[in-house]
Amino acid sequence: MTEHTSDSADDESLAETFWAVASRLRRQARDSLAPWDVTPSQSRALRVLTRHGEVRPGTIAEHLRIAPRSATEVIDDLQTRGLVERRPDPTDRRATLVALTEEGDRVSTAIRAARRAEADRFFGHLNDTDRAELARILRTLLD
Amino acid sequence: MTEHTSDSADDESLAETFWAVASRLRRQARDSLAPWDVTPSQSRALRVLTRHGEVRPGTIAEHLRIAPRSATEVIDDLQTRGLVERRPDPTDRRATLVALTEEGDRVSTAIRAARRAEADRFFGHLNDTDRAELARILRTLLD
DNA sequence: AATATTGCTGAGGTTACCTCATCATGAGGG
DNA sequence: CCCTCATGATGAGGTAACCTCAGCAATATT
Repeated sequence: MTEHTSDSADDESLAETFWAVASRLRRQARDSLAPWDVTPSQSRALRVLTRHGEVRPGTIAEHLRIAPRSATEVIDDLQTRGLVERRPDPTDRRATLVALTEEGDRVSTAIRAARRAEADRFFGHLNDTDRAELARILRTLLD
Repeated sequence: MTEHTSDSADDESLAETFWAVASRLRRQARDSLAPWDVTPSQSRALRVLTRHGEVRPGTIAEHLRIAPRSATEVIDDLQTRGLVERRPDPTDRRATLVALTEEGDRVSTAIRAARRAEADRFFGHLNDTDRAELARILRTLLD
């Protein structure tokens, strides 16, 4: 039963190759997150907090592109892990502000560094020219 | 690690740009699947069947990289939609063979055509040289 | 034979989302 | 002012797409 275990990538070529690369990148990303026992969503939320400082759940939802109710859940999880804390918004008593704890800040920074290292390693297999070309071509696709 | 407060993609640049492209491609793929009311997993299963003819659930599981039990579910769904049928494997009475129905074959082909058209449109924004370059660079990343 | 392995599926769990309803608060109009 | 409507967060409950584990046949191994 040793047929190929994956779909070969030479058929609808470009799209398939692209997805093959994506799947590797995703796997690497997941592995690089493992030491902190944090899901991708949680990591993205941490990142929003590092970037924007304390924000409301709704804002996090926007950045993660999920429903506000779902952001509540992500924040709950981060809070039980002690990485964020909720405090009342002094300017609006309906609202809550979510902020990184000291530990959360530490973890967020560490994750960011790990992700960067992982990306560097991954794309480091390319020479400088190819890396620049890839960046340019991908950006072209975003118009 | 310059502290920009923007959401632009010039920060962990390459990886982020890559994911931005991936997310567009995924969205397009999802949309192009919509007319048939078929999930991505189902579509991949249909594709395995078109490629390999009738196969066992276990084989489909391998190709989709999911647990055998989960393949059972995908097949169940396709079967209730009348796109595949199960029949006993004449060479092993434990086993089941999954085969496309006529309708399933029709749908599978149509989906494949739509996906190809969508990919052509997506990558068609590139000129021939860039498309070839992209393919080459991506393939380089797969070693 | 006896034992282990394989192929499928029932039962039930998990994760990461979702919608809808609720409740408090805030904002604007008469 | 007060009334109505909008907004922020969350409880309750649902769903899709996975998972593991157990169990039953049937096959393969010794």
